[in-house]
Amino acid sequence: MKDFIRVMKALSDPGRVRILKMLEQKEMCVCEIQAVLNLAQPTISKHLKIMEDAGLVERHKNKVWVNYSLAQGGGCQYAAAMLKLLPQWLNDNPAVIDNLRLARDTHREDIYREK
Amino acid sequence: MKDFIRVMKALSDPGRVRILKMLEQKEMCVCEIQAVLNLAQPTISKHLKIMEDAGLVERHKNKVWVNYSLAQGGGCQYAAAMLKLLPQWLNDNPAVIDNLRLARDTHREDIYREK
DNA sequence: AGATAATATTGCCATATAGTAATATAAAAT
DNA sequence: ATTTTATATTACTATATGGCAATATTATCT
Repeated sequence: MKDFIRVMKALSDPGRVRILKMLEQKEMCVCEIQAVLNLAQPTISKHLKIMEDAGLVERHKNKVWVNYSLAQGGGCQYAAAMLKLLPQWLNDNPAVIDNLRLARDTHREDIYREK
Repeated sequence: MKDFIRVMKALSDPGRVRILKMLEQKEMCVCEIQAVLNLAQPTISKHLKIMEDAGLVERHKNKVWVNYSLAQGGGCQYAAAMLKLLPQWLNDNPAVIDNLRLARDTHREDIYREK
């Protein structure tokens, strides 16, 4: 039950769902996700941790970056089932469409951070 | 997106999920659910309202009682999809098993309420 | 009409959650 | 070694959520 609840809670926030929809398209690092969603960096990290704990996403370190992608191995049956359904859902949502387009044009090398 | 989030939130509470698992077995009125889950009556009513708003359950008044059952018509695609998955899940969960057995033996006529 | 019974609503409290700024950590680059 | 860059963690605040007692509503039965 705990695993199930953890997955449902992870999917209960629009920001997290939008991250998942972007990861359907390509794997992304934290700073790329941040550039698209326009939230503070700790907020993104926290969201990603919640989804990793739920078995929805995977981390892969590469040099300075941490790449996140949709979880592959069936670590959690509930997460796996939801990841199978999500690609059919929310594809006509304006915010999602907008994020996907923006994500396509966002590359880590081009992200300029002031301060 | 709002509809999707509403369904995920509705499924993010163990009490509500246990109600859904019981409704897989048979439709139940509020007082029967309350007798099984051992929560205050307003708590049950609130949970049911959240699930009704999400399109997971349906209300049918019958005399004094309000019978709740799993939603039939495809009011919400997300709710419908989850209701299709849930019967395969959590069937070996001790609390769920216990609730199901108790629900089978609980009948509205036999419920005794003090005060 | 008045009493009773099932359910819904309201008001309140304790905890959980999402967000941020500030700081810590880790890995390159100089 | 020091600086820089990306990410994680901590500490905090505001809002959301789950629980209950008390009350309102609705329908049935005398």
